[in-house]
Amino acid sequence: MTPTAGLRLSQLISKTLRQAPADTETISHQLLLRAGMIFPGAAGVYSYLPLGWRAFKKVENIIREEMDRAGGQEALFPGLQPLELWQETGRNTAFGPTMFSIEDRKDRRLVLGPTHEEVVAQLARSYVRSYRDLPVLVYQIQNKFRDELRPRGGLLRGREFSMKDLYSLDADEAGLDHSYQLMIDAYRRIYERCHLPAVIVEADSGAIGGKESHEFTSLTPTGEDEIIHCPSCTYAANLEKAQGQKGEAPTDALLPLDEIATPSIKTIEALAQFVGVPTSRTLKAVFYSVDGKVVFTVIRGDLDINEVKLKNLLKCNELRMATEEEVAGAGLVAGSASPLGLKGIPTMGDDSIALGANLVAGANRDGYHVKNVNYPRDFQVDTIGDIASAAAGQGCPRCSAPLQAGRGIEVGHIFKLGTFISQKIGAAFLDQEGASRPVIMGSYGIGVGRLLAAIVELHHDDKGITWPLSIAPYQAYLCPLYGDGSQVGEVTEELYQEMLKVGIEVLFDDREDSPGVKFNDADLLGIPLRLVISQRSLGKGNAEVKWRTEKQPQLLPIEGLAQQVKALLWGS
RNA sequence: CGGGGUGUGGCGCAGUGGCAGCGCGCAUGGUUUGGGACCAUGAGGCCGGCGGUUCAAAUCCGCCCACCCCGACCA
Repeated sequence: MTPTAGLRLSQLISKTLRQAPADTETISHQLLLRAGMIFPGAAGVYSYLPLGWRAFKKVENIIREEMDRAGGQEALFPGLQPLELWQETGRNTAFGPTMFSIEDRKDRRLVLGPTHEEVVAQLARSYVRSYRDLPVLVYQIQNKFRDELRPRGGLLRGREFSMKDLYSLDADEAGLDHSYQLMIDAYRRIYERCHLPAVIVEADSGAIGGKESHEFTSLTPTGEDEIIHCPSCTYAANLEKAQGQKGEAPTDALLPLDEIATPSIKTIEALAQFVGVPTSRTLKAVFYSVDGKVVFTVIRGDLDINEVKLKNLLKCNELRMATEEEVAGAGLVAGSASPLGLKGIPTMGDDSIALGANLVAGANRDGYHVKNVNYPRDFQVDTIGDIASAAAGQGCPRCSAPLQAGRGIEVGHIFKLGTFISQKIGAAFLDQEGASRPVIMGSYGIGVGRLLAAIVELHHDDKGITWPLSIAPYQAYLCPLYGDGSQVGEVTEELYQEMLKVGIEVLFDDREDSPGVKFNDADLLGIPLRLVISQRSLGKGNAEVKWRTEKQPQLLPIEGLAQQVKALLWGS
């Protein structure tokens, strides 16, 4: 006998909301709230109510099955971790205030785990002795805590959220590459089973650290991530990481410097227009406060600084735009700042400053600019590299076709960590030659709730959620329309038991409400298959069966309906 | 943290100094039952909090808090 997987709607703790709470914006946030699937606790913190929890568990189980299939071993690591563990790798400073930190009764500092690389490295330190112990894939599905700067979009970014995090331990780079590929394949299957199209993009590794990293992104116009992708080859990257061809090599003969008056010109656009050149013939200066010091950056005028790239190049913890006071305090003139004759301030240049000749730059004197500035003839920078944001229209770094920009939701992120954590934690093993070597790690995360929200973002219509069958909290919505003195009640009760018996997950709308109320709730809740039992069709021995995403119902005989419905569901 | 917004019954909202209201929902009774029915009668609010101004504050002033949205961060 299959365990009962039915629920009488009249007994459900949550109620549907006719209107979405006014202060919500994101569609998945609104629908999950309206459907009574989640309930807000604090900013970025939610309860999962019974229907939402069932959908959550379906996603979770798909992830679990695919991790197991890939050879992952499920475990559960502590959410509470001693701060000392984080001090061993120094990542407490990289995470900074994002980590929730508490004190126990003995004033010992603990953090609420934002991720678990340290814990796993500790495990490796204890258990991994020999190359024979490798490779290992170990994972957990557990709530993470991150005091995000700004939680948003309901389940899309919370401060407490469930994440599947798998860690690979390998003996060498080839092993890591293999583990990495296993995970890519597993992730692809997960998204497929969730009916969530996702593309893999190159990404920055951020606070997690490491050398190589990819994100899985579900492309949707409402997404929070900007993606740069090439329409003609497979290149795709997160904006933080994306590269675009900057074009325009210097061909002109270098002309002598020429200072010109540029009264009240403050922006690059105004300057270019005033001088009569494209913005790509100008130099733009931007100032940052980097760990408390002012840093001068210079980039070609048509490009924008990418702060993530800059931060990576500088290897700093805190980076923000410098304030006016800081700029003035460093002796710079905002609006006419110049790399020319600059001294005493660290300078960073985008490599685009070498592309193009005879550029217009500031004179570091209010109201003046200088023409025919050329790098490196007229100025130098301390560091030069790619610190520009790629943009649509630039050439693809692989095939030169014009790049396109799009938006997406990050639904997974994988990292080749290498050895920087294992080295610091002291997780080492003996190789075949008997030499001690640090374990090579990878880490692979999927936010379960975010995945659920992303599914709603992609699967809804104006009436509500349209869950894929694999995710829906229940497979069928049993909807009797109680007329007076009819058989509908009895027949439906019987059918309900029958459906449970054959193993269908059924939500039984046993409420005495009017048809409109019930139909609208059925649509809002997004249950894939709806069964209407009413006097109308019952008279001819039929019931109406309708897919959520289809307009027209089909009539099926009430006799043996449970089996028929099962066939429909299993066959789809 | 910077910028913007909102806090009045479960949800959506009105209420510019003088009795705290409306719609939906909820309860009871009745009539209804194929896309959010109708009538009647009810219940339900420390107007986010603290302080101030005033004879009188949801309303004016100050401080604080919470939540939402934009940015930096992230699964």
